Amino acid sequence: MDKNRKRMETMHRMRAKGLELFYQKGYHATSIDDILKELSLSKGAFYHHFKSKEDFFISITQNIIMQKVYALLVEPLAQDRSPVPAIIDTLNNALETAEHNAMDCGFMLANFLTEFNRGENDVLQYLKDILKVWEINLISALKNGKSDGHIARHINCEEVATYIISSYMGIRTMMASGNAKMLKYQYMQQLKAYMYALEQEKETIY
Amino acid sequence: MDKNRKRMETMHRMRAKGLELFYQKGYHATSIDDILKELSLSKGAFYHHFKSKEDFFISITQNIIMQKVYALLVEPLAQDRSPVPAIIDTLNNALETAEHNAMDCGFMLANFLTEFNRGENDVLQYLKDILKVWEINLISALKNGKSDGHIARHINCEEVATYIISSYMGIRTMMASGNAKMLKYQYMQQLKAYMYALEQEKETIY
DNA sequence: ATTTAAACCGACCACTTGGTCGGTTTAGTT
DNA sequence: AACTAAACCGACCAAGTGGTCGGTTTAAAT
Repeated sequence: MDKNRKRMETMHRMRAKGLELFYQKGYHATSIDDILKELSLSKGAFYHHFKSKEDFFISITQNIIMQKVYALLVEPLAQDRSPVPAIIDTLNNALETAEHNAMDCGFMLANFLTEFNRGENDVLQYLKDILKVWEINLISALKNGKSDGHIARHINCEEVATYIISSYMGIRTMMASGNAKMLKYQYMQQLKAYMYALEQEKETIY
Repeated sequence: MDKNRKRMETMHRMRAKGLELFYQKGYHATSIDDILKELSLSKGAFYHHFKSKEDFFISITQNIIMQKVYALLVEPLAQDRSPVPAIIDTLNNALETAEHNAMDCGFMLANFLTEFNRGENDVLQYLKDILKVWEINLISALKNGKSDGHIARHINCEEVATYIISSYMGIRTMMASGNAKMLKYQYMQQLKAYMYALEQEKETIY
């Protein structure tokens, strides 16, 4: 059964390098050969494991991006305290990762979403699904915060989730063109202001 | 001098159709031939007027996108009233345009920015410059609002401008993948909440 | 009417793309 | 050792790509 391990290993190497290059140069601007050259593998190997470039990308989406979004943006939301600091910390940490690592998958989502929005394409749905997972978990965290009295009752959690996601995707697009540090600071300051305004005012609890 | 008018006319037709297709399918995914076919023009005509595809795109950027961003996102900011409703109305109107017309240049900016962020490219700077114009005018409107007492003194206008732009670019990315109407509504509701919080509280003016 | 220079045509080029396929290597099974 | 099926190779292909260039049409100027 060593064959199977080899298979998995090779596929994983392809996916990892593929994501790296797709992220750097874009899906359309990255050729299969670009990826294969860096791995010293052949076209034959590639098409033995994946049926097409699109299939390959979907595989990356579901095997890597999905997990990273979960680890970076979804799981950190599940905390016992108020969702307000939880969300702030999560996004702050995600942007920190983005600033250094440059492989922030929350942003890749926006990135690839932009690229696949044009033209009919199966890939789009997979990307949208991942985004949906994030949205649902954000809404859920906010609603829990409401029951726990951390968030004011009149707040519409769905709206807030949409607003948070949109601002995050936008700031990442902007950060990619430089000035990341300052943009991140400015963004976080205003995100905090926005988020604090969601909190239950202490004097109106009773 | 009819030759010159013909020249301008042809170049304009190419630019208009070029922007339309670049927007629909992306820069890399749109070939010169795609554009020429729809205009019933030849390669020779194209390279007679523009020296390269990149030059052509820059020409579009400066001749069309720049003007549209100005008309849709910059000029509506200059109003005598508080910048808070001015900005809200501007973005609301821009998203309205986006929903029906689908040729919202504020979003194109984010769209093309994403595409040209990867790899060194002269185009990027032109796009960033246009974004900068919007940012500067936003900041200026906010600062005027501060002097006029519409906006609280402790507000950092640069931060607010960054936050507004990021959220707008993000929501447009999301709207492009469907559900535009609901997303727009959710976004506008929360944008309003955020913007109202910037206003000078009436009871603390004196 | 002739000249002149532009606007425009379209065949052509070198190169890259995603994808194919017949063959070779490699590693478990018997 | 012989067999089998996988993993893998790399030459090849058709369909584009951006860009060139010698030539033709068009229209203003003389």
